[in-house]
Amino acid sequence: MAQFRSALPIGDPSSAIADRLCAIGQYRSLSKGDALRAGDLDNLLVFIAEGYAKLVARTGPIVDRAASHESDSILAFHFPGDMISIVELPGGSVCLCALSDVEMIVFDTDQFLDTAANEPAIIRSVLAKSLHALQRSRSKVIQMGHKSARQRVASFVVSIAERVCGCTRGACSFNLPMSRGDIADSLGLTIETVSRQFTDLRLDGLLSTKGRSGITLHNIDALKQEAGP
Amino acid sequence: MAQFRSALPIGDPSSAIADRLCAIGQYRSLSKGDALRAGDLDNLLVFIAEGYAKLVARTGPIVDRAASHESDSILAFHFPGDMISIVELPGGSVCLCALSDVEMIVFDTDQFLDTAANEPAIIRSVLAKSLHALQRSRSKVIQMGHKSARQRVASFVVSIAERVCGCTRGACSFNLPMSRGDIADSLGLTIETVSRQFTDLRLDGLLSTKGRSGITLHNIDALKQEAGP
DNA sequence: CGATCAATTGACTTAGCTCAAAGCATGTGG
DNA sequence: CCACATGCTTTGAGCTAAGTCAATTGATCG
Repeated sequence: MAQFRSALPIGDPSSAIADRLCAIGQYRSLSKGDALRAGDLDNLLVFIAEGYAKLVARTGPIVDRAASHESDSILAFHFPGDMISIVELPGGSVCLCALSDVEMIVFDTDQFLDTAANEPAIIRSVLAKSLHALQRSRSKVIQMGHKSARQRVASFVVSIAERVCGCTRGACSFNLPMSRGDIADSLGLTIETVSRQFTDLRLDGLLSTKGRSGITLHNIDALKQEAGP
Repeated sequence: MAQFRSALPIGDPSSAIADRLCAIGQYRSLSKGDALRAGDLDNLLVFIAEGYAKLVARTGPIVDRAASHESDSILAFHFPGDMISIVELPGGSVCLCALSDVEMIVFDTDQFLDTAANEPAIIRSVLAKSLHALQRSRSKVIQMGHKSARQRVASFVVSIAERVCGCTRGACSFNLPMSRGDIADSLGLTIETVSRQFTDLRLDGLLSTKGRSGITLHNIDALKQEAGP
């Protein structure tokens, strides 16, 4: 557990509060394809130490395994260092599915906050992360409301480039950690439409793909143009 | 100012911390149609005391007045008691537009949190409200991603009924505080499509409308069925 | 009461979905 | 190390829900 403390929003990893939090946090690892469901606790706070995961809203019946169900929506993709709040949504459960092997620390939200109650810096960091999540979720709302398929895909690859390899301009190569189906769910499109948009962007010289997951963005600024306002 | 303290997440309105917060909070009122923009401060915390407002993401050029611009998306509607976090989004400013005359208290987020730093209850309440906003924003993402126009409109009227008059079942009448255009923007549809869905729901006996804003839901449970999972 | 702007309705267009088939990665077993 | 099987991914053809454009109706306010 100790080696994962860096994933927590704690200034000094050897402080007393760090010990107390580690005592109530549950270390979990998921193999690629496995899912973490809220289960008994309906309100979890998860810190990702290693790996990639998708936050999924299951609107249909709950299935054990992580396999993509057609009626799912992907609410967000998550990366190391991210904090994720998992709460039930009206009319559907939420779960975190591993896209790769994932290491994480899981808290019951209330228990975490009780323990950290007198540590303003920690609570505030959690608040900042939650406002940041809200901001990203709002961007998604705008995207889903007013953007075309091409704009969504362009904006998606730009945002993933930033999050997986820190690139915000010029060219860059990386591996997409998720399938076309995951991308489609997350953008509110179908697999076929996503695939067609990749093809079009490739024909327009904005990116290349290599195999299922390899991707090279040739000009991030041009892709941002395509992504629209 | 004192009479609006009840809008703040403060247990005891006459406590010292309440005084300190009131000292840094700015009381504002907006007339119907006016807008509050972040302006110099890029990170505001707003507590609505009275009235209805819409949180708008301006993706196009910034216009002074609140008049609906075609390229706007409405991120959320807000009601008395709501806390709203206004932060800039990548590629577009966010503002709060009054749907009716509105009374509110505005804080710079950092200043608020600094002042409340040693008041766990307050910070925690702010965190809870922000997680709740995240939850609503996620519901919206699901809605925009996978729901038909009819499902969106049905789900919209149900949620407004709950928020403006607390009704969650049976029948209920109220006035919609926003125009068809606002509803359309908020659901990622066009005015015409929203209007057609109201017509269809009326023909199906699920609701009636009276004038521009009057609405009666005849059977909230049936509307929830229409709204889908 | 009439002017004005919101809401509705209609006709037509289109982006993206659906269904269906073919092409490729990727991993497994010989 | 190569062949094959599996399941992603791409491509194609047609359809449909929702958008666009345009005209009409209706509400609201001076």
